[in-house]
Amino acid sequence: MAETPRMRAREQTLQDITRIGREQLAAVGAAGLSLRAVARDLGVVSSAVYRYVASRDELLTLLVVDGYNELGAEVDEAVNAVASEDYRGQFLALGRALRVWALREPARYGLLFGSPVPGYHAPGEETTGPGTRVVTRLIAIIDGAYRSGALAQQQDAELGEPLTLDLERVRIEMDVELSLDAVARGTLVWVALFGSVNFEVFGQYGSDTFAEPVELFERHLTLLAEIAGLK
Amino acid sequence: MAETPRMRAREQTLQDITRIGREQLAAVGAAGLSLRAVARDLGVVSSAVYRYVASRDELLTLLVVDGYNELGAEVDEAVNAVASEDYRGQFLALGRALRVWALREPARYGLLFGSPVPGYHAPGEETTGPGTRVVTRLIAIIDGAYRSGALAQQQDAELGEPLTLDLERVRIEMDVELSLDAVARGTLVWVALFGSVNFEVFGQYGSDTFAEPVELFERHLTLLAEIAGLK
DNA sequence: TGTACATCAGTGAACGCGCGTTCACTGATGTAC
DNA sequence: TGTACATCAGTGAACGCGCGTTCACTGATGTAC
Repeated sequence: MAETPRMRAREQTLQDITRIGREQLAAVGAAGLSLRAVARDLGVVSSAVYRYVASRDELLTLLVVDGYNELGAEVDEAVNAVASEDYRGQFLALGRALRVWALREPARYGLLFGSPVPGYHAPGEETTGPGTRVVTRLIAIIDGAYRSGALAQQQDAELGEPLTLDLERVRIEMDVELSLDAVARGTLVWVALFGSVNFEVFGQYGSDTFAEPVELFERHLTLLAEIAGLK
Repeated sequence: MAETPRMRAREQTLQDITRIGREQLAAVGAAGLSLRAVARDLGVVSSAVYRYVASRDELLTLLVVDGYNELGAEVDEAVNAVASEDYRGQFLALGRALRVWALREPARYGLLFGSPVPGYHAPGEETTGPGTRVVTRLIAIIDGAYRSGALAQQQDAELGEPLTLDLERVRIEMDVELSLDAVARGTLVWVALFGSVNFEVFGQYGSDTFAEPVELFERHLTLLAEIAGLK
């Protein structure tokens, strides 16, 4: 595993490409992302980029994985900073970290959670892992509360058979002890969290409706914690 | 107001352009939408389209307004079909109509509620009206329930001053009697509804997690009705 | 330590393609008298 | 009802632009003996 200059240079260039890709994303959006523009910013002829990525799609995949991982890391860090018995606090930290990242990186957030990029299909093998970090962590928080007896009692709804089967599978995959209805509630909290962030990041509240959107978001978070049963 | 053949032809062509624009949207996405492609499908030379729309941006605006209106009309129709005292039923109808439209028209849904189209800025004057039809209707349903005493009592949270001001403005603009906290809850229900639809339309649940996503959506709807206080 | 060969980053030209928009024009339709 | 003029839809060529990808190449870096 010799660490030759050439290898270091290659690593550096790959990082530069990702960085420039992120900038491009912010400037022209995912659909407008172009290898030639990346090459220009890199100060290199367009065909040279093909030494590093095999195609435009592969560059997109690189950026998708990069985005999921950065978001996942920031969310993890924020949650880890909260006392381990304070499940509600962990949930609030998760939500706030998500929002902060999304507002700081709207283009990357849009790449991950906005409308699909036409003509691009993310390769499942590479993206599903990083792509599920946030939801996995969210469910883990709720499950942690449940295991330690800190989850509010909820009257479980009767679920139809198809949904029961689906949720059963989720429960096994995520290795949680929660009731099926608590998992269903968890998914609502999850999509609602992203819905709230979506509206703010994509500017769908209207330009002058909420002067202080963070206040509204905090109220949403509080309500969502209640729905999840976190106290 | 003579109804000349020329005028009728013009009207027809404008409709054709909108229809072809919708098809383009579905095929290549908003960012890939091109006037030349529309001209090709219309069987006309590219410059001819400029007799009908002044620019690509104007075509996008046309499609945005068209989308909001079709969605708004379908939602209205679905809600109107429910008994006027059945507020919870009206809410469910609204949610289901939104989901059905979104799944049938994913590209148009993405144009309206997905990541912004790079380089395109919707002109406020034309789009805000149609763009608020769904949320206006949603809040009106909750307000209707409140006025007729059918809204579940909720303990209002204490809201900070900035949020109070924002919500006060919303309450006046929408001409409702609801408490400020009920309006805040309404916004959560609203963003959560779109969040749930987003995940399904944009395929973010993962390809094989939910075999019957409609069941999950129904559970979400039920929970959201509770949050709104509809019974 | 020195040499011969293999590997690899980057070049430059080319391929075929599509885009938005402008402009002078032709010929058909509409209107005023 | 007929004629002269104005309006308008659509043509075809052109502008300048950017894109993804391939390919034969040069020259520097790395490696095996």
